[in-house]
Amino acid sequence: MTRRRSTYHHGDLPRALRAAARRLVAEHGPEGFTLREAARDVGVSHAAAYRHFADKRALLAAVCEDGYRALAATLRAANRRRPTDDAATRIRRLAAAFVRFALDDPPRFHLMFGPRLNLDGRFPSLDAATDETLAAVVAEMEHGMATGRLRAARPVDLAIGFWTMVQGYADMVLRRRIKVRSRTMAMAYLERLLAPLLDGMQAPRR
Amino acid sequence: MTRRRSTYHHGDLPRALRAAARRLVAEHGPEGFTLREAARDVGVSHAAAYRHFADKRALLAAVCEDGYRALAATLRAANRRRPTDDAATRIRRLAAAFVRFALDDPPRFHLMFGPRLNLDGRFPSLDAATDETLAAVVAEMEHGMATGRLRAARPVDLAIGFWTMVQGYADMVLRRRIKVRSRTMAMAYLERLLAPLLDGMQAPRR
DNA sequence: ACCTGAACACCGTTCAAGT
DNA sequence: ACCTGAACACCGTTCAAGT
Repeated sequence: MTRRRSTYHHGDLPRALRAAARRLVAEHGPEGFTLREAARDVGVSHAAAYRHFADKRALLAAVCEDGYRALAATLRAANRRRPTDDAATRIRRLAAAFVRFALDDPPRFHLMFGPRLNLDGRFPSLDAATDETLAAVVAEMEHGMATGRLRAARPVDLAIGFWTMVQGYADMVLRRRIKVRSRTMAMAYLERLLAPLLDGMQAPRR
Repeated sequence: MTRRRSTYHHGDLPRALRAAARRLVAEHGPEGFTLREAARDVGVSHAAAYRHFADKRALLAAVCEDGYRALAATLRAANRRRPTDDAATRIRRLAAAFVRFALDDPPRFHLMFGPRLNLDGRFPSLDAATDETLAAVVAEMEHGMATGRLRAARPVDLAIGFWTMVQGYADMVLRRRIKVRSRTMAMAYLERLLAPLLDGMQAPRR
């Protein structure tokens, strides 16, 4: 199980630890993740990790940051394949992309949206990645308001409202607080729950 | 710091451990909670706890269950003081009560809505308490539909949609993912985010 | 019946010492 | 400059032994 290295020097230990951490979080969840196991996986003493990461949290923050960048990219791509100006459709796709991202790697999702790793501002690039993700949602709302399909409101408020609902839904489904029997059903039920919010977000029909 | 007992027998150790656990979760959060510290607080060896709780999770489940019962009571009381039949008002109050509950004891809220303690169904009474809480929200939706103010939908779907949004909001605020400078602002912003959902939940005006 | 003490197999973190 | 080994202060859990 444990890979051993005969060479003294490691190729790129920080990168290797990051990759191991991502894998182990996916395997055991953020709670079950262990710095020592990551080091073992890479074939290095656990003390070695401290040369490259200040502590366990710093390593998790790196994994978390990668997650946010991936999510931002996913959200930006949600409406690229079949562009449309219909705000409701665009937002539905955004929501679907978000929930699919969560379902694809639940532990990573929980790492990203669970206890803040950065409450003390130690990892500025993590906050930057989070902001990038939110920005993708805000951009969508601005687009919807520009084409006149969304109600007059601050785009950031609509974005946060959407974000709140969709993050809440993903969380409830992953934790099986909302019971769905399959991924397909998870997506279908998302549509149903989202419907009232979407209606309320749209400009009154003239 | 550590209370010591000279008597061999303890009055009601299970109850004392539960109380200590609730206090310690509030102090250090669910992550920082330790079975050993709870035992120390009560003045008993840590092994003694295993006479009354199968493991650490069982003790946390007890605290969690108390939390759900308290939340259910809070939600049921939300519209008792100034009864009304206006569905939007009632639901806004429900949301406010929920978020206030979260703000009053963030660690307990995270214990309740974080990693499921009962994924394997070991604690049936915990699930019962959760159901009781959801039932309070469903009852509210049924009331709103009976008086004709809510759109035609399955009450449980409206309830879960509401629940999802409000739980998501509380979580984002507690984790400072949504930045508000005070409790008052947290409540005000809740109203703002809820507005589109509430609009969408209401029956079209005739 | 209920509790203690000691033990086991783990953690995260630190630090002198090695190459 | 980078890594190891050993140590420290903790965990959760188990179990023989005590009262």
